[in-house]
This record gives sequence, structure tokens and C-alpha cells, in this order.
Amino acid sequence: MQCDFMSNSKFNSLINLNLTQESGQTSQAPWRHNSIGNIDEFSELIYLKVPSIIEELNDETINLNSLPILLKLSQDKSNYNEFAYLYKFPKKIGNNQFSNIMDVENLSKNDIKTIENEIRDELTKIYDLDFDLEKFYKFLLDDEKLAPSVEFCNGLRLFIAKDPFECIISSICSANNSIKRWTQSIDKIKHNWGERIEFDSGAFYGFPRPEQFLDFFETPIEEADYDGHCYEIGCYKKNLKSCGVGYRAPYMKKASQMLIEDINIDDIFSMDYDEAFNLILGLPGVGPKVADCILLYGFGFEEAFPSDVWIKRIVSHLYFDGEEISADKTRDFGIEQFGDYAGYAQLYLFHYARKSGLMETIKK
DNA sequence: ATGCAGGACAGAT
DNA sequence: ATCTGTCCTGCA
Repeated sequence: MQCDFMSNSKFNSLINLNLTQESGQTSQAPWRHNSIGNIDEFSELIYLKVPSIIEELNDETINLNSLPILLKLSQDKSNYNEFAYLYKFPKKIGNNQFSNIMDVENLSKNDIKTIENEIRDELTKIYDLDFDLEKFYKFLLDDEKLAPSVEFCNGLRLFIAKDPFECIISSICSANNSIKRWTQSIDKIKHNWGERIEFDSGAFYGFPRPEQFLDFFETPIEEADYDGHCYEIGCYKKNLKSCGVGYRAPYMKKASQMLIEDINIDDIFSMDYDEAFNLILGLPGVGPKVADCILLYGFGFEEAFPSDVWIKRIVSHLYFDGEEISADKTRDFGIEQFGDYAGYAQLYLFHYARKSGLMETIKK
């Protein structure tokens, strides 16, 4: 396959990719971002579930259950009504496992069509493109408290997980943390231990599998004790804390173990919201706020209303005359008030407060 | 340089 | 059921 990126297709939907990517949703860290002139580009490795094609490509010695693809999205900074996407297969190089299996030149036209349909489905899911934003805006504009959010958040959509396990770990990492720090930690975890896949335009990393987390050490000391090395500062190879996750390291390990032994992630998609909430709440490092983030950004439960300190302050300010409201009360209020729009209402309220200067006003 | 922001959780009321 | 102190790190 000598050509560079394949296919050049468009989505015609209202979405601000940059705003959506940078909005701090805990589904995943932002994708690789390039700004070229008036164009924003976002690139990421995703794994496609296309069983029939994998079987065809797979050299029986390798157990691969999904097809790695590099996606590159591009959008004109002045037109949020469409974006284009390209995709690319991994580079074939010696000693790379894909040298054996990625015989993509033999793919039939039908196979290509299957792959391209799957990509459209994935992008539709990740950017929630079936959600009717215009209708939502009518709902917002009808409510005088919510109406101002529209102008600050035009084109903002949910950024849904490409991988629910990654979302669960990212969300645990985000607890009592800043956006900057948790995204950096997740990037380090991917870079250190994720599957490295080479493309002509560079290497990308997948997210480590749950089984890999069981092998990670929690701290540099634990790692040094185990193999007897006295490491230089920053030279540790296999402990979570060196990625800046702090005391969350044991939570990430134990949650991974439970997701291997006790919980089938795929079952969660077919649960109702309350059932899924109670299940996810049982994971270590997951309280009510993180559980709602996981359900909203990881599984698309749009009736979730993740209530952090900022949402609490905003709701107190807008709806309770500034009177302090507990996080639990905030959650109850959001669910009751916004129904199926709770997740989007939370996203829009947070960004409205961020962009409009309201945050500074209500910080006290 | 010290102090603070950000949720979960264990232990107390 | 609701409150308090502690956890780790990056940034004023």
C-alpha cells in the first residue's frame, strides 16, 4: 500500500472539534493536535472491530482481535458545520508484528467498504454525531439560565470513549486532579506501556490492557525493591507513580483486576443507568462524580450529571440563589431538572462558566 | 519557598 | 446519613 492516507470523506454535522477535544472530558486524553494555517488536525490510533477481515489478514500465529488504524481528522477553524477524515493502515516493517499480518494490498473492495463503514460508525459514536444539537439548543434557549451557554459552546459535543477501559482508568486518574495533570499521566502510561504502532507519519500508542496493569508496580520504591536496582531519578520503567498518578496507583491496579475477574465491561452498555451506576461505584477510586463521568463519557449514558465542585458552584449560583448545595444534592437536582439532557447540560454549564468568566465570579 | 486545589475514602459523629 | 482529615502533585 504505497499511497499515504486512504479515503477522504466528510461528515456534515455541527461540531467544533477543537472545543470538544480540549474540553477536559475524561473519556480519553486529547488526540494529537496539529494546527496548520487555518486547519486543525487531530490524529489518533483506534482499533476497529472487523472480525471477518481480521481473520483474513491474520497469520494464525498471532492472536489479533481488532484492526489498528490511524485516523486523521481535519477541520477549518472557521467552519464548524463539517470535518474531513482520512485513515491509514500501519506501516509494514521488519520485526513488527504487522509485517506478518497486514497484507492490506490484498483487501478486496468489499473489505475496504466494510472498514470504511466501521470507521464512520466509530466516529459517529466518539463524537456523538447522531445527537441533535440544534434541538438541544432550542431547549437551552428556552431556559433563561441556560440560554447564555449556547454562544460560548457552539459545536461542543460529547467526546465518547474509543475504549471504555481507557475511560475508566482515565476517570480514576482525574479524581481530585487537574485536567492538565491527568491527561499528562495518561499520555505517559500510553507512551510507556501501550502497544506501539508505526505509521509513516510517526508512532502512536494504544492504551495498555487490563492484564498489563496487574504487572505494573505502584511506586518506584516497590519497583527498585523487586529487581534490586538503584535507579536514577526518573529512570523507572514499570511503576505507575512515576507517571504522576500519585496515590491513585493502587486504585488503577485494583480496578483493573476487578474488571478482569468480576465485571464484564460489555454488559454495562445494556444496563439501565441506576444499575450501571451502582456497579461502577464499586470500583476502587470511583465515587459518585467519577462514576457519572465514566457512565457519560465512557458508555454514553446521557442522563448522568457528573457533579464536581465547579458544577456544584454553578448550580448553587444559578438555581439556589448562591446557597451552598452538597455534591449529592447537585446530582439529584441535575438528574431531575434536565432528564435525558443532564449530561449535555453539565458539559455546557461547565464550559459556559469557564469561558464567560462566571468561574472567577463565583469562586469567592 | 509554603499553601492550596481537586474527589475518594476511612473513621468518627 | 453527614462531617473531618488525609492522600499526591503542580502551580501560585
